[in-house]
Amino acid sequence: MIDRLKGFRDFYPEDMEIRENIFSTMRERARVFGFRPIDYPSLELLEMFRLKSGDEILSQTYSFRDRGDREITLIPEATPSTVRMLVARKDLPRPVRWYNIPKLWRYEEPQSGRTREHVQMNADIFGDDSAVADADIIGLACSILNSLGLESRYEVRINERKIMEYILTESGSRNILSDMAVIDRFHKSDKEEIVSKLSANGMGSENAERMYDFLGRKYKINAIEEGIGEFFNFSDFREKIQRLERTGEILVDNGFRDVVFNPSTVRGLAYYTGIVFEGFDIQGKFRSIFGGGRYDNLSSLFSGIEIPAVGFGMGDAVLENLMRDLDLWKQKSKVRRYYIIGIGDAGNLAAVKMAFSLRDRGIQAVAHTGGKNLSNAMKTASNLNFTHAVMIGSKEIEEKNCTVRDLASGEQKNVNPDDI
RNA sequence: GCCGGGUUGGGGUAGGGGAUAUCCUUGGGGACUGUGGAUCCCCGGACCCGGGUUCAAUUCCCGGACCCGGCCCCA
Repeated sequence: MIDRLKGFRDFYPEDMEIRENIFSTMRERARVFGFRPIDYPSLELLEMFRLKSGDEILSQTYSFRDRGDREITLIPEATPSTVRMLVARKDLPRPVRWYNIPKLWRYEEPQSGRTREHVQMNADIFGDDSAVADADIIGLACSILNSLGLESRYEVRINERKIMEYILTESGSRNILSDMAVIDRFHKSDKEEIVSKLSANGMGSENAERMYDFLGRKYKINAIEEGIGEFFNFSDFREKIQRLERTGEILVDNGFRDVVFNPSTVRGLAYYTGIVFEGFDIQGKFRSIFGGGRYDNLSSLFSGIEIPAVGFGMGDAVLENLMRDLDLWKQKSKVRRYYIIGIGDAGNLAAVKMAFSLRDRGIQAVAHTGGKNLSNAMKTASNLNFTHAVMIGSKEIEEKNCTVRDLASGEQKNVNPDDI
C-alpha cells in the first residue's frame, strides 16, 4: 500500500460529482456577473509571495530550489499570480473581471476546514474603485452560496480598514497594524486579553474598554453611522461610512439581506486598503466560508502601476463542512442513466447498439455485459446507481420497442428507443 | 512547530497477554437464464510501523506515522 500525503485528499466519484456541481455553479455565477476565466501555474517564484506577504508566509509554503537554483514554490494563494498576469498585459481594457478556481498549497498542520492542498475560487475586479464593484464582488460570493442552497444560512460581515485605522488613531493607538491583529483575534480571545493589549499599545484602558464593546457589535448596513456614533464622535470619515453603507444597500436592495457591519472583521494585517468582508455560517460552527476586500496597492508593489482592486477567495473545505452539516452534500437532481440489458444473443447486440444510439443523443447509457440472468443484471444496474434499466429481448426486437424500468419507482413500460 | 483524542479486512464493528480474531456490509466466483433489483452455495480480505517488557504482545509500555479536533499563523 502506498499512502497518501498528510493533509492531502482523494476524491472518489460520489464526492467528486458533487464537487463538480459546486465548481460549475461557481463558474456559472461568475459568468453572469461578467467575470472571465483565467489560469496560471501551480509553481511560481517564491519571491513573488515574499514581496506580497513578507517572510512570514515562507515557513508555510511547499517551496524548494529547482535545478536552475531558483527558489520556487507551490502557490499558497491566488492573488499574486492574478496580479502578475494583470500587470503583464498593459493593453487590457479595464475594468477587468477575472476568476479562477485553482488548487493552493500550505505546509501547515491540517485541522477542520483546512488541508495542505485545497481548491479555492477567486474572483477579482481591477480598475474599478466604485462601491458597485465592491458590491459585485460580495454579491457574486453570496450568489454562489445561494445557488448552492445556503441562502440565509450564512452572514456577511463587512468593515472598512480606513474607518478602523481612523478610529484606532483617534483612540490613541500607536501601532495600528499590531492593533488590527489584536482585533482580528476578537472572537478567539477574552475581554481581558484584548483590553490589556490595546491599552498597552497606546489607548488608555477606558478607550480600550469602549473599543472592546464596539468590536462585538453588529449593525445593519443602513445604521453604520449611527452605530459608530454610539461610541465615537467624529465627522471626518462620513464619506467612507457612506460608501460602505452604499455598498451594503446595493446588496440588500438586490436580495442579499444577510450583510452586517461588524467592527471586528479586519482581516489580519494583509494588504487591504478599503472594504474587508468575511462570510460565516450563521451557527458560527465553522471557519469563514469566504473572505476578501479591496487592495488598491498591490499592483504598484508588483509593477509600479496603480490599479484599484477588489476580490474574494472561497475555499472548498469549509464549504464542504457547512454543506455536509446542513445535509446539502448530495447530488442536486438525478440525471437519467440507462443500463441496457440484452436478453439472448440478438438482445445483447441490440442493447449495445441502443447504448451507442443514446450516447449520440447525449444520454448516459451502458450496456450490460455480465451475462447471467436478468435478476442479476437488475441488481448490477441498481448497485451501479443507474436510474433506469432497459430490457431488450426477442419480444422487444419483434415489436421494435424496449422495456424501460424506472429503478426508483419500479414502474415499467414499453417504449420506442427513440422516445427515451 | 506545539497540545488532546484516536487507529482491528474496502466501509462499519466485537474482542482481548497464549486457541482458527467476532458480526454486518462490500467485493469476487458459481447455480439460476424475461424481471424474486432475489435466493442458495463457495471464496478473498484486518489487529498502523518500530522498539521495549514477557516464555508468549494484536492486547501492556515508549517512540514514530497517519486520522480527527485545537493552538500558532493565516488564504
